[in-house]
Amino acid sequence: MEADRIIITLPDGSQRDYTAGTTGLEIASSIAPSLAKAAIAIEIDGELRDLSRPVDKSAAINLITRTDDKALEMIRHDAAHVMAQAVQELFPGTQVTIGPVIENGFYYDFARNAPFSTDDLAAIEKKMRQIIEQGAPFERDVWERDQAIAYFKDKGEYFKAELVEDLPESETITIYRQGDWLDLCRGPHMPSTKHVGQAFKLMKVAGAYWRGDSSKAMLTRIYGTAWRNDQELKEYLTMLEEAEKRDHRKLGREMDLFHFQEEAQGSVFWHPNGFVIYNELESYIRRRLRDEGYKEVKTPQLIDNKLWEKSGHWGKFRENMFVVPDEVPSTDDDKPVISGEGRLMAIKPMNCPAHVQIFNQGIKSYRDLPLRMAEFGCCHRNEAHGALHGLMRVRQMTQDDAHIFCREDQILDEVKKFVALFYAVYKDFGFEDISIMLATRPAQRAGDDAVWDRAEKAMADALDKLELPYEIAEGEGAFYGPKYEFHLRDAIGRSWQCGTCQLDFVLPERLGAAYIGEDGNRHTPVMIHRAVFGSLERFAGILIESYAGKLPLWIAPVQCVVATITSDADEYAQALYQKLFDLGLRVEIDTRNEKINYKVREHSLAKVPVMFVVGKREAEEQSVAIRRLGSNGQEIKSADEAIESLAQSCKAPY
RNA sequence: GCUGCUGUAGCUCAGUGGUAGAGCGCACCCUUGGUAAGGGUGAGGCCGGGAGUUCAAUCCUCCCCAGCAGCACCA
Repeated sequence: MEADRIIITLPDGSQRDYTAGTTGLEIASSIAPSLAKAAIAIEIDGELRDLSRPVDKSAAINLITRTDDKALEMIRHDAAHVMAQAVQELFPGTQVTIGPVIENGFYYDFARNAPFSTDDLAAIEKKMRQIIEQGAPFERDVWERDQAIAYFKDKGEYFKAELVEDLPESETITIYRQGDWLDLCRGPHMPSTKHVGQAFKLMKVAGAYWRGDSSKAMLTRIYGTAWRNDQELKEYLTMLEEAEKRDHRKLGREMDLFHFQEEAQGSVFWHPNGFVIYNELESYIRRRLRDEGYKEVKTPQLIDNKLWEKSGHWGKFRENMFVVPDEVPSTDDDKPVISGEGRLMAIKPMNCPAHVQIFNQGIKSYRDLPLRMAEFGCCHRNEAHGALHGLMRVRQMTQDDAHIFCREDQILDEVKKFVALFYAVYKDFGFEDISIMLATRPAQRAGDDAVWDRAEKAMADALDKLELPYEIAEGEGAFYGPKYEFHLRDAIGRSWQCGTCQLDFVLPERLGAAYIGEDGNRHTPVMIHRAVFGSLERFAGILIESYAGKLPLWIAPVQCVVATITSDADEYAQALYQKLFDLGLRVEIDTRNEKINYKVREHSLAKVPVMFVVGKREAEEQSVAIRRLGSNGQEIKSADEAIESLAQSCKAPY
């Protein structure tokens, strides 16, 4: 074969030969003119490239068209470039920084003296539509590093210059032009701005730190969403609207579950309805833990900071701790309330040091291990104001916390047991879509590398043995050990860490925990910090959103409402109510002077799962018309049967 | 904590430089109605807090506080 010929393998396995240097577009045209028109990029041996770039060696290729999933990313990426151009044309002097593709869209961070307002979005969007309409081709250039730096500095684009400076020496510096505008970019891009299409929308503006570092400049970020066609865009926007409706903060108000108020920001006022959910969660997990060999304890809320100094929290976690002086406040108006001379106590932000105190009472033998200590510990953390978010991020929270004290050779077994428990629990709540991160050693850490090697391996092995997929979060582990993070998504697509499992080689040592080994010597146990729900508050929030308020019977705040059609049935309804109540069900009675339509509507909106509707007929026949939330029909049963089957279906899954 | 936006009745929201309005909810009356809104009447507001401008501020300005979105941080 001649040296300048190349063999191109198509996805269907067929092969064609071309002159080396033929562009992707030319290959597409040679296959079919329609393909040349539809293609937006080419994949060469799995690597996405511009259609205009020459192919210089034999390869397997795949021509990407708009219907391809990869097209979506390119549309968004190109949209980000178009947005940056639009912004710079409308607001001269604005510096561009970075603009990546994200889930459902893209953003671009700008540096500008005056921030953008939501009103600017309309103008920017309009400009974008013009740029797209003009359809300038995306053109790729390779620049010399110094040339690029000089160019950007000269243009006053200092952030871009910094980006170029920080690129590794080996990196080819590429520039993409669209008409008169250009940006530093790795590519690839679609053939022209026109390919972005018009199915996009700018969503919001927000601040974001340069390079994600809170000590660096605050930039203005503009978020946008972009799709292949209007239909997809519309579906996405509708999805967002639906998601908003199940926001737990909104449902919490509507269903009278809880509230927050200024005087206790970030701390929940649980109403009777909401506290049912909380209590059901707690007693459910308590039953689980009991059967898994955990022993429950209760430890102090207020502990002298000397202990926190010893545990290391004072050093590492102080900015998140509430401190309380152990001092009688002054009643003298002329003096400050607190002199500051009393010793300092801290409200516990975590339970672990207290659990070690219990472990340390008496002498422990290796025979006592593993020792599993659980506590529904109420912890306070002084979270940054901006971090607070309904039940998901609070300042006072209760964890289903436990610490397992064990030997290093017991880690694998304990971790496996925990993960199995974790999955059993989540299954009971209908959560299947859980993402697991294995967070590995951070740059700043305690313990030597050999210990970390073993710990990380044990944690990876446990997941492998259970055949669970996970991602590695490099360097995200705690300073004292690696950890699993179990994430669930909320209604709006935000991901929240719920369960966790962390190995700790440091705290037991710092607090002097020890056991007598088989060899008669003292050894330091390993500690595993673990929580299934994470915090009861957050888990309740996730549950509410996941079920859109329509909680399973066993957790529903009100399981059944007995509603009358006419006052003739009041007495009968009262008797039904009493029977259900005596069975321990959460039942309410509605004998109000309202029409049944009204009652049905009201209790349906309140998301009561079951209604027992009774009128004159039911009273005479000793029957019940059962109406279930979400179904339009009704089911007639004898009173005894209805009560029995309701009681059955209200049972917790464990 | 940072950037931006918001704060009017229990809830959702109008509104104006001359101290306020709707719908829902709530209370009372009429209505006893068969599975998602029967009718009438009425009570509810220090217009987030403080200062300033003004004859006059819920509205304009500034400062606080809180909420929301994002960032950073995290269960």
